[in-house]
Amino acid sequence: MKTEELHCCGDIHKRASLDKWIERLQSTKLKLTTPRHVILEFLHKQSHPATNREIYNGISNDCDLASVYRTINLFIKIGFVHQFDFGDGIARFELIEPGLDSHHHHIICNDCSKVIEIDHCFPESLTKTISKHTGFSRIKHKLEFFGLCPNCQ
Amino acid sequence: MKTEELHCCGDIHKRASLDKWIERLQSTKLKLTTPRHVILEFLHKQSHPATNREIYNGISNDCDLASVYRTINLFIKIGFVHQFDFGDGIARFELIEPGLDSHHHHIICNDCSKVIEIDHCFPESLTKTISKHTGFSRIKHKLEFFGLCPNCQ
DNA sequence: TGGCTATTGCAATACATTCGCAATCAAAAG
DNA sequence: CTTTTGATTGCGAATGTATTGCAATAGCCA
Repeated sequence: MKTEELHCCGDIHKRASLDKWIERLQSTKLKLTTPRHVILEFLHKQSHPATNREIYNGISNDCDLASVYRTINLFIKIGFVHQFDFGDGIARFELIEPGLDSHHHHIICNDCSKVIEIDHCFPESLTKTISKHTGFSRIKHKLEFFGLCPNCQ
Repeated sequence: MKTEELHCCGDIHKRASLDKWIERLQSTKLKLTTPRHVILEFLHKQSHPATNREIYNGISNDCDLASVYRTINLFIKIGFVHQFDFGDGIARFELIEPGLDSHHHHIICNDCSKVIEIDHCFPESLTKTISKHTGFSRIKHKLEFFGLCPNCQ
């Protein structure tokens, strides 16, 4: 694929940051293929988690749906992408910058499905309490909020 | 169906409590059918959320799988059952006593899938903060923990 | 007991996700 | 630059969960 095709937007910051993901991918033994390139590009443009189908629809001429699934699973394995679950049985994915400050959740409108990012989370002490009570280690959590957005009330 | 068939366990307390669910169902306009009876009975015996398939396997001679799905969806609508999501794409269900004290979450072992109930939750103030920040109302949340259980560490 | 209507069983369907396999392509070697 | 090679893809088929249409059935009430 010609590199110029991927640089159609004028946003220098996004450009630079996308290139970082490309470099990050190339620093592994993995090949930089067209599907991987366009999926990284697509995810990088999103402000909310996207489904495999949405990713596919956004890039359909460049990649098969099965390859979207495979690529996303790969990205999860190498830590590029986080999976979120909005309770409708369809997995959603978001590019996650490595580092602590990327931890976040969402609130989803029960009526119109509007999504807002939530930076708040509960105190770390809760996880420690649960670890003490249950003996579990390496505790992670999945947390999403649901409600009625201002427009739907 | 003969009522005696449903009373095969010697646990008087569970009996009494199951009867409460039966009464609760009969107090609606809904019919007390064999599928609804055996599904209530099955759920009542469980200590963890069960999948539709598990429910079906536990009662297979008394009810079709499609009716398990329909009955569970009905029980959710009338508030008898809560749905939980353990991140594997299979919905799980638990009988929930009406009232505030039933609110709880789970921690699931990433290795052996062992489940433990968690009574702790984050402070109500977090929900209020999010409501203020986002303008959302009637906020609920889904929260589950994941980690390694003592046996799998 | 008989009849009305909700509910069920069964089979077909929808939809998300995965898999097998031959064809293709990125990256490294010559 | 061409060749080589193994990872990766596209395509179609297969899974597995969940839903639905419809004729048959079975609660519940008169």
